Amino acid sequence: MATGRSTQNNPNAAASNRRSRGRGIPDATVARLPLYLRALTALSERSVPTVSSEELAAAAGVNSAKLRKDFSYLGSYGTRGVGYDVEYLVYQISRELGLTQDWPVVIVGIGNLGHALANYGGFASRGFRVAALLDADAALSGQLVAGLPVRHTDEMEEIVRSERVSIGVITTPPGAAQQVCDRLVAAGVTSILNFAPTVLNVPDGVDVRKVDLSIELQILAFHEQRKAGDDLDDADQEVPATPSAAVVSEGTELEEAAG
Amino acid sequence: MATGRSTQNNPNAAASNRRSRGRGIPDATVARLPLYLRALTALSERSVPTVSSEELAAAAGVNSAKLRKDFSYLGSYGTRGVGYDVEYLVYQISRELGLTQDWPVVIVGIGNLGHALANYGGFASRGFRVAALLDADAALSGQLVAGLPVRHTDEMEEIVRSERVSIGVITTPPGAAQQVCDRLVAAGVTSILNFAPTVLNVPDGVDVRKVDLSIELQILAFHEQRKAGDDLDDADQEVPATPSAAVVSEGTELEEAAG
DNA sequence: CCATCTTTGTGCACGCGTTCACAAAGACAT
DNA sequence: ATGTCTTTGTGAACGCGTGCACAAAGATGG
Ligand SMILES: NC(=O)c1ccc[n+]([C@@H]2O[C@H](COP(=O)([O-])OP(=O)(O)OC[C@H]3O[C@@H](n4cnc5c(N)ncnc54)[C@H](O)[C@@H]3O)[C@@H](O)[C@H]2O)c1
Ligand SMILES: NC(=O)c1ccc[n+]([C@@H]2O[C@H](COP(=O)([O-])OP(=O)(O)OC[C@H]3O[C@@H](n4cnc5c(N)ncnc54)[C@H](O)[C@@H]3O)[C@@H](O)[C@H]2O)c1
Repeated sequence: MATGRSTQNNPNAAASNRRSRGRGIPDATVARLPLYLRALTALSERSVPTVSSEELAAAAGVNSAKLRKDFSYLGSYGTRGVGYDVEYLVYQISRELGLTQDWPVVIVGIGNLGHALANYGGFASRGFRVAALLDADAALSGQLVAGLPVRHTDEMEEIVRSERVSIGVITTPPGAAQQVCDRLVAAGVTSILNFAPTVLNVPDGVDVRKVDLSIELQILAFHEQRKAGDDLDDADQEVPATPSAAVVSEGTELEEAAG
Repeated sequence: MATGRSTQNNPNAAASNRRSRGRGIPDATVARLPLYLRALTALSERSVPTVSSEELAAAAGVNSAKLRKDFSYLGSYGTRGVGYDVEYLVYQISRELGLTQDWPVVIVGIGNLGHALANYGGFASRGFRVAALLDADAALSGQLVAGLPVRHTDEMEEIVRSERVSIGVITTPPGAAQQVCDRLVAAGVTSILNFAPTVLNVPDGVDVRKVDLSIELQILAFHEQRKAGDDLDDADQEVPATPSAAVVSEGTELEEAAG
């Protein structure tokens, strides 16, 4: 059964292959490294030479024991009684995350969101470089966005290959996301950041992470509702038992091109 | 360790009150409910009356046992031998997530990203309504964005109170995020969606979720690098002259030849 | 060199989340 | 009613992540 394409399982995880688990750094740790790196970079810019796990943990918003354990996976780069060398840690984490090299990225779907991402400075700051902006709308072709010309998706395969792009960002409407994803993967992309509210199916070996604004808001709404309910300290949480309720119209913009 | 302000601890979690009163739905389940809801809505629009856990799980990209267990927390709404009633589930999940009511939202910082979010249709679709767009730049005041006038942050407190806004979205530069957050919270906002790469400190009872593009990319880069490393080396691993000792711990070396 | 003080690195226990596997429940046919 | 077939709901095992608590390591001072 589950032999062809793997659907994204984990919370937001990539194709966490069980096999290549050499000195495997736990996923949870990997997800926090960028957080540490950001805090360390700020310290570095203030020329702070060393930092204790307690201080750094506070800056990153995590538990200090967790931070120390995280760092222990990278090897032991601290000095007892002193703390961690800021510059050295910045280097080690950058290296571990692969930020010491250049990562060409393509953004597909230059609408509202694609525009914003293209203009986002935080991209280039770390090793990420926007190799191309792609859109299926021919009317956009050639138009400059953040100094880069929008190119037609016809050129996708050529660009991915020639620029050695391994990371693709999808900001198309949901109905086009799977198709765009398939083309990116076929062209050689092996990591995808998906902003469309779509479950992407990809072959093994391809990592997908998704950013879903709508889900985040709904989770907040849940907690918000719970807080409100706790305040009132209700007693009636009974189910109305009205199956046919109209409920939220939702208006999903699905164009669902079927499988 | 004072009990003053709580820094965001969990992966991306809100103030997860441990006292799971009444029916405590696990955080992991809550995070998946929107996923199910989306798949169910699509089915609903195609007038599909019932769906099995297997089908729905496939559509949502999760394990079917997990889905069944998730639903079991909501109560048992399935029929054995048949599956789940789509309309009924849509209603139950919407209700559980609090989407049957209206959630006014303010967006603070109407730059590139704020613009995109304001124009995002997916907002209004589910119970979320943009109550106001706020920016500190007076030059933007009055300007129409997505049909709404941008208003100055001076009006924040008044708007939050009069519109009963409980959810705030922060899309300001990182340097302003904490300050904006403080003002939102003081005005009465108890849930914050933060797009700025900043660790926000909030009082207990306030939920913060963050969306961090940069972190997502760095996580992808990590896996990308690992993939590249795995491809390159057949025999020896990549570890380049790490001075510290070998971190031998477990013995389960599952190295697949499979090359 | 010894004493003291700071901070790391980690063993350990605990709780959450995931997944398997299966009995029970119900639909449906005869 | 009875049997068969499908699918749910969940008990139980397991693995991962977290955080406490502490011994070891090293700095610093006398
Ligand atoms: N705007 C937001 O704030 C926001 C927030 C969360 C999620 N999203 C999601 O992000 C995606 C983009 O949102 P948006 O507001 O930018 O939409 P948009 O309509 O403004 O832009 C979509 C762009 O994709 C292009 N496109 C369509 N089909 C394509 C294809 N097959 N190949 C390449 N390009 C194609 C369109 O020409 C358009 O330029 C949507 O899936 C949306 O649900 C957007
Ligand atoms: N653009 C992206 O794609 C992107 C991606 C990831 C993260 N981010 C983050 O999102 C945030 C916004 O990004 P952007 O590209 O839209 O930036 P931007 O500079 O285009 O917009 C920022 C807006 O915030 C306003 N602002 C500044 N200080 C304010 C204050 N104190 N109160 C209210 N408004 C204030 C500014 O006037 C401006 O309009 C940044 O923190 C950025 O790091 C952006």
